[in-house]
Amino acid sequence: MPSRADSAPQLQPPTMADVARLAGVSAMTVSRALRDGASIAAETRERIMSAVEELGYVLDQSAGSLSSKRTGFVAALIPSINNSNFADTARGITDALAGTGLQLLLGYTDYTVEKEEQLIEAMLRRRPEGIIVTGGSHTARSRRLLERAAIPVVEMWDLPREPIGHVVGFSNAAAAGQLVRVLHAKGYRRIGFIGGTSNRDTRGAERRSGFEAAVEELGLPAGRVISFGAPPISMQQGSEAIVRLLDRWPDIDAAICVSDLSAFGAVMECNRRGWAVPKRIAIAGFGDFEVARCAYPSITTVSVACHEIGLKAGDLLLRAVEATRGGNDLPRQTLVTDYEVILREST
Amino acid sequence: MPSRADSAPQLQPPTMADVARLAGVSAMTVSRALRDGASIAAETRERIMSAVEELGYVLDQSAGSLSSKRTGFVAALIPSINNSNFADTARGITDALAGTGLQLLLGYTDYTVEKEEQLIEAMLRRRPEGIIVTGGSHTARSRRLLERAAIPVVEMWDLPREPIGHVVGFSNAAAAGQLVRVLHAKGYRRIGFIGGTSNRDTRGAERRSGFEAAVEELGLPAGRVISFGAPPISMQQGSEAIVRLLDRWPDIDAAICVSDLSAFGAVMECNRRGWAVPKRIAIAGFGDFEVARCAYPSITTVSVACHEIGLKAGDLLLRAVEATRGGNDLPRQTLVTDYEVILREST
DNA sequence: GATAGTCTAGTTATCGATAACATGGGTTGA
DNA sequence: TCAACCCATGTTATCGATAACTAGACTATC
Repeated sequence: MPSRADSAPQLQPPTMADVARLAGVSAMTVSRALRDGASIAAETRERIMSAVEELGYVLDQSAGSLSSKRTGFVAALIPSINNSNFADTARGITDALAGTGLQLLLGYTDYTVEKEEQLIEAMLRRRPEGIIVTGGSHTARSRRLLERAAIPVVEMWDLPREPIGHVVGFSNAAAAGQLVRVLHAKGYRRIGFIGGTSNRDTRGAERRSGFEAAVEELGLPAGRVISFGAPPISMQQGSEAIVRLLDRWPDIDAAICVSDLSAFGAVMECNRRGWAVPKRIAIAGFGDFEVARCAYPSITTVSVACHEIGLKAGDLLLRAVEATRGGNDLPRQTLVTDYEVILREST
Repeated sequence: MPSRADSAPQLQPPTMADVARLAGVSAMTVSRALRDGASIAAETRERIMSAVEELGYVLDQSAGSLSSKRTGFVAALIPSINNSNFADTARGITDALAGTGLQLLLGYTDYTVEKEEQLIEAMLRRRPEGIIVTGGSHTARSRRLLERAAIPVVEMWDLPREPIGHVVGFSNAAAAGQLVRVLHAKGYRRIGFIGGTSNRDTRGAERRSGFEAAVEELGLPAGRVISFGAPPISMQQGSEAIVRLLDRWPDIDAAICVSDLSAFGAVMECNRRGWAVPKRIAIAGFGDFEVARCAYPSITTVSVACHEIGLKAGDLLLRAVEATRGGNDLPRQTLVTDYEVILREST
């Protein structure tokens, strides 16, 4: 069979063998030249590189990973890309992986464990060397798949009771409780909560239960919770929910929203109706989205270091993957990230 | 050599051969059973499936794609994931690909063609069956790589002068011009523009030039452009820029911002300073972000169907990939997506 | 009842790279 | 001067699946 490069260069993309032939070396030498660290004569490498250039050769990693047993993939599952918190986290993961040669496979669970299970299976077919998942709630099958995959696992954004592997996160319940206590210290006594209608968003549910626990602990009037819309709830839903909240409990003096998005909607609705924020009602959010910082009035929130979570999760996974490659095991780690209540004009 | 399943099931993950052995069939039959469409006796399939279940076997697609020459990957490069417009587009692509078995490889160019070039090369090493890139500006090497890869290419979000392959987008310049004309029709005569300091964000640059062309065409005072911050500019930068704009040209009656984010920042700053919007100054944005819809006052904008762009780009790529698989070529297509000026309270 | 056709399943070769081992020339050091 | 070693490179086997072909059993049709 004639060399592909000789006959029809574009019919079939060139392979390493084509490059080797053109450079007058063996395929193995080409392989070495294209990775760093291997000992190759400078002159040989140059010859190979110009052959690569001439043929427009691009390494085929899927072939390489079959024999090396290193795919260079890591997977990450986040609830949604259309939420700036998780987009920031995804960005953090990407940043942590930059320059390492690892390629991120990103999937969106839509906040459901069923979709997560499907995605885990789909990802595992690509043989990632590690995987990051959001939260600590998974189907039994998901857990089994992850355990059997025998790759490093990082759960992020929560502190699961029974972690699968490593953890990078914080207690959403504690953070929400902290926010309640700060508002209490500022003198607010009748505090409501605005969230979604289901526990699909487990972090949202955690925040709500943290709110409820703190309210009870402080002896404040309990049960002032508006559930409105399927989580994650939108800005628009925040607007509608604040009206319902004040309609139902007119004496409320502060509202905590499950995220800054709904808090922003609530604040804007108050502006529109002439309800002074924070005089008539104080409003706080969660997540420290840019919109909370920039809104007028600016919105009190809990800053949760989304980018940092991603960065740390990515870095931890990277170290775990490298340990695995080296034949070691990285001891299980739990990194608790900071959160901070940021007081702004809205309270 | 003894079957792995017999000795140490967890040391090495099971392969198709292990499943075949346990089910008492050949590996090929297992392969057929795990894909749909193949003719397999129901009883055999069941036997295989329970072997799969027992061993916890997960198909290795990287091995499969080597022999089938179908990786099942498609790549998409967007400027940033931390911009809800592009996040929506990424979501649209994901939606278009859902259920097709294609896995999306996502990369972020940070609005630079150099990073894009690196990413294109990294992606091509994974042998995607198609690729979506944002915009029509690429390095020469990027173009060469894409052309040589001999896979379907979709450029989106712009209408490139010399497309590489398919196109899904709209003219950002025309859309910005349309916005100017609408404001003009509403009686505004001294219109300014707020954007970033460089042309790195090519869509932003296009919008500016569309603004300038329309202003000239309508005979309005020209050159009222504030360039503030590296694109993409933030909400906060919008706040600062509106102050500068009014400081420099106090008679301005309307401002167009390169995106809704900066427009939102501008509106909030005006609220804060007691500058009535739109009485003192009208403000319009671009992109129809949720924040523009929900802000008070709500913000006039150009809606650009981000999700739809992704959906259409994904769908077009999908059809192109399927055509290629079938040995055909999908004729080059250019899908022009709609945009629409949405008048709201801010103008 | 014979021929063709359909189903189901097995065999063999192969995808494109890399691991592991082999080789031969040059260098070092006692 | 010779053994030991290193450096640059080649050879062979292999990773785990699938394509393409093959083959036997059964069914349909006239």
